[in-house]
Amino acid sequence: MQSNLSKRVNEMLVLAVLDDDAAHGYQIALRVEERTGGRFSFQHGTLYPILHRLEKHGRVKGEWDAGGRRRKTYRITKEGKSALHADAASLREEVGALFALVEGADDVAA
Amino acid sequence: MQSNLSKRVNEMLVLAVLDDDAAHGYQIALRVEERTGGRFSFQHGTLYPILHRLEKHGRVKGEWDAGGRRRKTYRITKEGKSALHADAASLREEVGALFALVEGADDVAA
DNA sequence: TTCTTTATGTAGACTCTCTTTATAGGAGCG
DNA sequence: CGCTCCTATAAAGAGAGTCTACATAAAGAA
Repeated sequence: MQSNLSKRVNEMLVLAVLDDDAAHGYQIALRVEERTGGRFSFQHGTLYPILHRLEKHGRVKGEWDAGGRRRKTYRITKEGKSALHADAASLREEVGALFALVEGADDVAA
Repeated sequence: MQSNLSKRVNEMLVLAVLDDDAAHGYQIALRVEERTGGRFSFQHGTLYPILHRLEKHGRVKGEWDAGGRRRKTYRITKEGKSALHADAASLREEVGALFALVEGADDVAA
């Protein structure tokens, strides 16, 4: 295919959660799971690389909390917001095309 | 995440095309591209491994054509059809959950 | 206080899939 | 015959997720 779907979906999930409210990595994982009814989830060795990638691309920004607690709060950036909406739009088109193909197959049989 | 999305989508694309009509590998690639308006496509070194995987799992069946022409015609099996419908249903749920999360984020802000 | 559990974050090895590239041969055309 | 499409396979390389181990702090148990 073209660009890795799973990757884009994973990034969208993280951005969507952060678009609602800032959170620590750990909280992000919990929220994604809660708010998708368990349909999506992250292994904890998977989430952090995604966050770092997003940060490198300027879509989120992480800052160490004050206090020895060694944890970062991530926020979505302006860029992250527009990327999220753009990605959602193109994903919508793609799944639309996919489902059209699946449905148009042996039923419609044009 | 759980099971590789891209992989499932790729397999669905192939099955959907075959659900309409049997085809050679090469034709499958062309049809996917045509019928999704170019939104999905396969590199030719990518398609064949997918076909072999599908065949190993009994979702498609490939047979060498008669005549020295060295090409295989692939057909979807009964199992392939049900797998396609099941995959489409669960994918529909998943993207539904994803888009709900994306939209419910800073607009709805429940 | 000390032990244990829970919350957090990082790093590395392993695996899976896609991509790229090379190989191969029949078919049709000039 | 030689060239260029079709058509299929395989193998090497890269990117991303998974699994596992490591590290540390706060909070609660003993």
